[in-house]
Amino acid sequence: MTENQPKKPSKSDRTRAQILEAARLLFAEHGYDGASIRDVAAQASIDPAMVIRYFRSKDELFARAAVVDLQLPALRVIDRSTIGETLIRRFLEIWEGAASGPGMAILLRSATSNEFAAEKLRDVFANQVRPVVAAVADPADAGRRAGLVSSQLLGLAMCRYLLRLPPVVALSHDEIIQNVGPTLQRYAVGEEVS
Amino acid sequence: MTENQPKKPSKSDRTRAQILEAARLLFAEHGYDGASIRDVAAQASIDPAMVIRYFRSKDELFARAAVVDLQLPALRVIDRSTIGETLIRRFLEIWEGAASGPGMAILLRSATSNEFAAEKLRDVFANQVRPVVAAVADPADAGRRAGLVSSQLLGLAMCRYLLRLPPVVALSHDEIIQNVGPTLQRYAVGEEVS
DNA sequence: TCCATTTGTCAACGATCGTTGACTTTCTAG
DNA sequence: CTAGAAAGTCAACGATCGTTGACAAATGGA
Repeated sequence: MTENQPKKPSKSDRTRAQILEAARLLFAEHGYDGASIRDVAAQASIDPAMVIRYFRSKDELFARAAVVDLQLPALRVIDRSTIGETLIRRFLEIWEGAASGPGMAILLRSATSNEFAAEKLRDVFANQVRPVVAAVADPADAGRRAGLVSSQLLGLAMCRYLLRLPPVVALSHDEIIQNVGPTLQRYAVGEEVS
Repeated sequence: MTENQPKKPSKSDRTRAQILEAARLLFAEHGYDGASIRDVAAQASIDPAMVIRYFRSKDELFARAAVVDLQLPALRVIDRSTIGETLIRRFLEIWEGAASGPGMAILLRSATSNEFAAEKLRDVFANQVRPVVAAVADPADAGRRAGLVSSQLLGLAMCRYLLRLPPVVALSHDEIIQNVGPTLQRYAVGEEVS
């Protein structure tokens, strides 16, 4: 009873999906504080009360909207020389590809002033970024290396997609790959670090 | 008449300074939306109405609080090999030195959800970062090079001071200089870029 | 000392927010 | 067809916010 119903394209499910899509769009664009429940409702052409009915609160709606699955490729020591390029290519796919949603934008947009979003972003780092780097690095250095990689990638995302610094927006994919790739390569598997 | 009075340590000026200091602290910590005028007033042990009296509105208070002067050293082509190290050392001074205020934290904390802060940050880039890089780079590449430098530095600031990713917080100054310095060096004056 | 300017206090305004409950409409199972 | 559940509408609540204006206290120059 009350099992996970596997198939059920009921009426309410579509409304629920509409609300979630509207929320993801507005949270990604304006952040947690900047997107009100009334805004989300308007974007979904629905009554504000419905948003609360389907998701219990704004916090819960945000938590549902801020789901991130980076699907980073498993790095192999074998392909040691192409690790940086692999990472930056996946980064561009996440941020500009049609398949990936605005999950990272949602988190990054709110992480500076919303502790829940910040914690969620630290979780993404610990559970999705760090393990991937750890697969090709000395376990003792994995945290620092993954941290350095993240600093470059989050900074690029900030400048290009959120802050929209004109020269960074103007960079072509090839320019990004050729310039940032080697940085990630060195951070992930190069010397130095400590 | 109504000239810029050069000396006047009047009573009100101290109150004004107290409010501004409280505002800078809270804006840096919680961002524009997260820091209310009532919070600022409480932090300054003053009535909320006074905040509006001394600064005309919250927007104007934020504008006064978000003043940034990076005081970046003039780079010289002569010292070509130490440019990256010079930049990252100045970065650490700005973010952790006692002299520099929390100006950058104020801007970065709010730039993701406040268009004024974002614009102000783009101004800092255009007027303070880009010219410094332009002094040692091909003018045609200066924007892109400065953009890449900024992506790394803003990302590091995000991870270390705002998001507080544990492995990035744990990095020592020397580790940061040794790892990030070469990245900035290559972005500022290395090959590639385009 | 007296008066005018400055400085500070207090209460309230209108707006917006998240959230709730009562109500009506629509859909569907028996 | 009909009763009951599901889905949607509407108005309002309490809270917080930026901001304002009326008023009291303090200050300082004549």
